[in-house]
Amino acid sequence: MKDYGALLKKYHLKATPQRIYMINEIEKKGHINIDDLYESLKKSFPYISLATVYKNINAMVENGFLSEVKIPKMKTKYELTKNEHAHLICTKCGALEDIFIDTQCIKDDIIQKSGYTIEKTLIKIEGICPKCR
Amino acid sequence: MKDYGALLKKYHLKATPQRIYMINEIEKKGHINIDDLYESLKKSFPYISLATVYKNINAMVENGFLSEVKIPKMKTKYELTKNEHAHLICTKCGALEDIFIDTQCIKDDIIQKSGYTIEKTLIKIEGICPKCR
DNA sequence: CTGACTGCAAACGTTTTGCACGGTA
DNA sequence: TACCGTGCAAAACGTTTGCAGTCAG
Repeated sequence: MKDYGALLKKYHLKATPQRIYMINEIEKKGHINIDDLYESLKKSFPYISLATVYKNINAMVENGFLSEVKIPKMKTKYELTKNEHAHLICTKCGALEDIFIDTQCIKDDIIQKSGYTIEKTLIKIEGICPKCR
Repeated sequence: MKDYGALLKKYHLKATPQRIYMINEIEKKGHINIDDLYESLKKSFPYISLATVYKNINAMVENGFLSEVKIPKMKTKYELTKNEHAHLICTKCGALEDIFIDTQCIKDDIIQKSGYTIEKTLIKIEGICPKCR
């Protein structure tokens, strides 16, 4: 568990207890949606407002502290921003996990075929996890 | 321009003029969002309801006739379901285009590292198109 | 002390629903 | 003729905004 208070300050965000809790919760769960985060926050902050959760999530996404993960047929989840990685989604149990893979092979293909300059690669894989099979 | 009336019937959907027009419009534009589709439909069906557009889109997505394309910071677009392909998005002009690439190289990597059975691969590439560069 | 953050309530845009009528098969 | 699809209006849903009070720096 890192010192997220200091980290927030570097991003010019005030280190409120609500924000520290949010970040710790996101780190703990890996990926979380707004509603689950809100429910979890209520345990420590019974009067917290859903608007506060949205405002903080948006503030942290805007400055790159958090990243959005949009998954087909699921509510948008959030994760701490980390090195580029793909997302594996189990269509049976709904599990979402990160997987770090080398994408150079498809990037080369895309550059050659399209002439685009690549900035970002977003990869989602739907399948069945080993437990569900 | 194919006979989409017959095709709809195969999917157990009635071939109404509104639906035929929708499909032709989606085929023509390649990708379109609900609002643009609604505006376009009004030219031929001045009294069409936005609810009808949603109902038809949902019906056609549910049985696989259409596919959703969710793009970061853009409204969800829809396309006719076709062979698996990646989406290229120009972050300057907002252009969205299909690109057919070989994804076997990353699939092998994922299977080996995760043990998942892969059902579907969703790839989005953000970058700058040749025109904008 | 000051601006940023919080909680609350209201507003907002998008999508869905219920219903009566009309059109397709 | 029997449903399915349409258009309309209202409801539901997720998210954002404005404001007054509070807290972190």
